[in-house]
Amino acid sequence: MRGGGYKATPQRMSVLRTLAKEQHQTLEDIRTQCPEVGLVTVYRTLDLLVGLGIVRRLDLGDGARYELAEDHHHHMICEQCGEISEFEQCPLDPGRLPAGDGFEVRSHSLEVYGRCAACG
Amino acid sequence: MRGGGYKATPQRMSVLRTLAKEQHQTLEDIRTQCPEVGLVTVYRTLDLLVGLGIVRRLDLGDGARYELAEDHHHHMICEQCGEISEFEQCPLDPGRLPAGDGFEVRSHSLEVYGRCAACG
DNA sequence: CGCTAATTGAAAAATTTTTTCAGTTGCAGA
DNA sequence: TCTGCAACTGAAAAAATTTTTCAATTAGCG
Repeated sequence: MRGGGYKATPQRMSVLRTLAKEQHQTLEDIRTQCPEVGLVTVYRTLDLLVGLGIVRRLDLGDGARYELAEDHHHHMICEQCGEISEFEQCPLDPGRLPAGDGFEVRSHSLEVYGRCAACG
Repeated sequence: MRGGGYKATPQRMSVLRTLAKEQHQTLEDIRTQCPEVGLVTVYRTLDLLVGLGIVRRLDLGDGARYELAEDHHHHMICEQCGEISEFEQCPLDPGRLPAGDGFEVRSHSLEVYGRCAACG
């Protein structure tokens, strides 16, 4: 981060620390955990981090959420109750990823929609 | 749609027709193609369709977009220029989808991030 | 330690989305 | 086909969300 001429301010650290705690958080989630960081700064920090590829913004059907872009993104979303959970195992077959069209794959995000056990 | 006690109004038909034309459109895209439909009605229609599972809302990093939920969703997003393209072949291995936890998979959405040929 | 460009926060502006409500309309039943 | 009414629509207003502005502050290089 400092490499790009950006400063490691307490506010940015605080937002990053919050993002590291939990996945797919809303702006409000982050705000709640960073009460000492101004609203505008949270927006700007997220913009910056998204721009740097450190954070990814996603919409699972209920507004913007943010999470660290480091890991894979495998979400299960219940269409009934809206619950979002995660799973680790990557069901992707690398051999079947698009190729030959010059697109270089860096990472991916997978959302599986359906019904959770509770909503059966 | 009529089954659920909903009316097949011209406005709804217009929005659906627009969604059928192209994938991942923004609200403005839809508005432009449905000038005869009021802004509020577009919002309400999309909400309804999303609620019915006919349409899916997604955020590929630049705000909400909508598309028919019928098909699979395989997007390639260039992290450099933001271009969004699609590919047909599904790289998912059904055998590796999460199971045993009672979650019933209905559909899925996959976003692949990287660099497009032009941005190499 | 001092300098300077980067950063911050508060207020204001712009944008996006939702609510309200009175008038309109699709469509089920007569 | 006609009728009644719940569902629907649009315009305006309200609310929520995001961005811009700008003066004051600060991280970090030298």
